[in-house]
Amino acid sequence: MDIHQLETFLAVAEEKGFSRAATRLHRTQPAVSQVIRKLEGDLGEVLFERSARDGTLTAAGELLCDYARRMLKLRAEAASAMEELKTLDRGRLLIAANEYTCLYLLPVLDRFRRLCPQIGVSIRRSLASKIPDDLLQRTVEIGVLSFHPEGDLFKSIAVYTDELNFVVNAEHPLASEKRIAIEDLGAESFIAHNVPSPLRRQVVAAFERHKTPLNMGVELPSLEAVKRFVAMGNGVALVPGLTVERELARGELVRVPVEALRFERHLRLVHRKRANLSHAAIAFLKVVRSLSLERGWPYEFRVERAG
Amino acid sequence: MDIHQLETFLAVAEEKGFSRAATRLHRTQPAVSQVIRKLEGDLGEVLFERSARDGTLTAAGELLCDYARRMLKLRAEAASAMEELKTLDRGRLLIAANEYTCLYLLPVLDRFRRLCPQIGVSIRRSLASKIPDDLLQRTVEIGVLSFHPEGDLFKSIAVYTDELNFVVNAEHPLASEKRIAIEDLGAESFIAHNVPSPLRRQVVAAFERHKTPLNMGVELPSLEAVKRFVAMGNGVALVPGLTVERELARGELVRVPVEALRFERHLRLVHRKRANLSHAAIAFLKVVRSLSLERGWPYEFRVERAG
DNA sequence: AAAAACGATAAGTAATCATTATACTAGCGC
DNA sequence: GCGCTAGTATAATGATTACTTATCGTTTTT
Repeated sequence: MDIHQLETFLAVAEEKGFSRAATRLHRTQPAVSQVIRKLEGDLGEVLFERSARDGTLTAAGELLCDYARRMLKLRAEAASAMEELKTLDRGRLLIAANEYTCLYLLPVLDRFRRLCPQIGVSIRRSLASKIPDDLLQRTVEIGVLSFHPEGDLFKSIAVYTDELNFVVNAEHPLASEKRIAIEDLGAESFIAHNVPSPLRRQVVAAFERHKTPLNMGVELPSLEAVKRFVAMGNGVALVPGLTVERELARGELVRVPVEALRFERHLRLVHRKRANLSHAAIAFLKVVRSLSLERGWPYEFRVERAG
Repeated sequence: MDIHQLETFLAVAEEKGFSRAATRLHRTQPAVSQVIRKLEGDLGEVLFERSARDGTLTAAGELLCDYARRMLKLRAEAASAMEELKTLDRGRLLIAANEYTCLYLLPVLDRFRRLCPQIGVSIRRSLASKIPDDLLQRTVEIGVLSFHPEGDLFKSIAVYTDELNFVVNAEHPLASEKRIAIEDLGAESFIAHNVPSPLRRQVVAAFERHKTPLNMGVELPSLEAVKRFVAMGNGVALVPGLTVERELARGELVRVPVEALRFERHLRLVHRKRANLSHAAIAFLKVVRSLSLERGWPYEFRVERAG
């Protein structure tokens, strides 16, 4: 019992005749006869009343008719569901980002949702160091990272450049300085995000290079906590620009330029190199591209290597 | 997208591998590869992650998997439904009978229901003269008639012999007679069933033959009404034995033999000659046969001709 | 680095399906 | 009853499709 047989069967039942069914199916009448004969043979049931040549169904035929209709409907549904994937009327996009990089995603997501409202998106929070694994395990299609992962299993695009900001509370003595040197920071108590990252290592190295002690006052598990703690007047912090835009604008935090602590981070969208990206993911990457071009953000394939 | 492709597709998804799927389907691995390739081509979507050779599905694959499962389940359901027709675990039997002949059906039905409780039965009430048409229009499979219909489109079996009973109320003067002649009935008022039938014509002819006036007192539209009216002490009636068994047993009516009014009716089960009888109908006819043999009722094919 | 596992591809063969031609059957008009 | 028409069945042939064997390319394993 295959779909082709059922399709033929239904055509005969609906057209009430083998010949008419053949016309509808763009086949010859003997072709229809043979299909029905085979179907009847397979099922061991006569499906049409042959004496009355009016395509009348037997009891078995009536019963099968019902199932045949449902199966063909289901097939049509399946086909249209597959079509919807292409037309972006269905689908789900899984992206991995960490606390900070997901901020970059917000404007992209904003536009993507407007363009593809039927595509569900879920941003999965993941430590940067775990994201390559997530990609390989296919739990997500795209990851946001500040580096290109090791190995040649990945492809990445630089999409944003973020600068690290040295911030203090508005009442802090350093707040009024126009520009300070790293050596002036030896006495300050640093509030740090206690997540290992390439950037953190770079910062530590910069202090060592300038032979300045780095006074790690408090380590907190979220950037939000770091920001709030500094805003309360406790110590100083180095935080990604993306995370403090609002606080700087409102004056809750003040940015003070420190030449030796100017670090840029290049956010990258990463995916498996040989992945079959879903239509949704492709559409998403398109949105990223157009947004980057519009706003003058970077859009470069693999300008930096792993590490 | 046909069932065979979906079956193969599901096997790969479930076995997590083309080779294992091939084993399960008793095919070679290239056969599976080709089916999947064709399916992917038809749909315009890649269904499996080819880089990881572990049979992982793509988003499109996941979506299709769902539909594939439902379609295969539906096919299995359809197949088992068809099977149930054969095993009499499903089906419906439509029989046409009139007010009187359906009484014959009761004991048959009683046994049939016990043997095939899953088969729904519906006895459609129809005038005897309309039953051949019902059969030809396939609104019923089997009809109960007291004659073999005209034309050679039908096949029938005599299954029961019923005798016409001359009945009166217990208080009626004739009730005490052991045996009377038709000539004694000229004065009696007859209560008749006003439905034309071969039998009715025979009765009228019998009276004419014996030159006895037939005094048609009241004509009523149902046998039940005739019986009750006679039981109330109004006139006399000729009714089929089947319909008055209870009343005779209870003494509400009394049967008086009249030699010239001894008519037998042969009840027949009729169906279209070239009909594909349903398994249910065949089972029913089998029950009829065994019951007839057990009880010594007739069981003969076409002993009488049309008329 | 070699071997093993797995899937893709190509070519040949087997099976299936559709077509043409023709025969059968029922209904209809004469 | 006879032949006609409409509708379906059957048979033979050709076209497609599906399966198999053989082989190759990758990736993973040892």
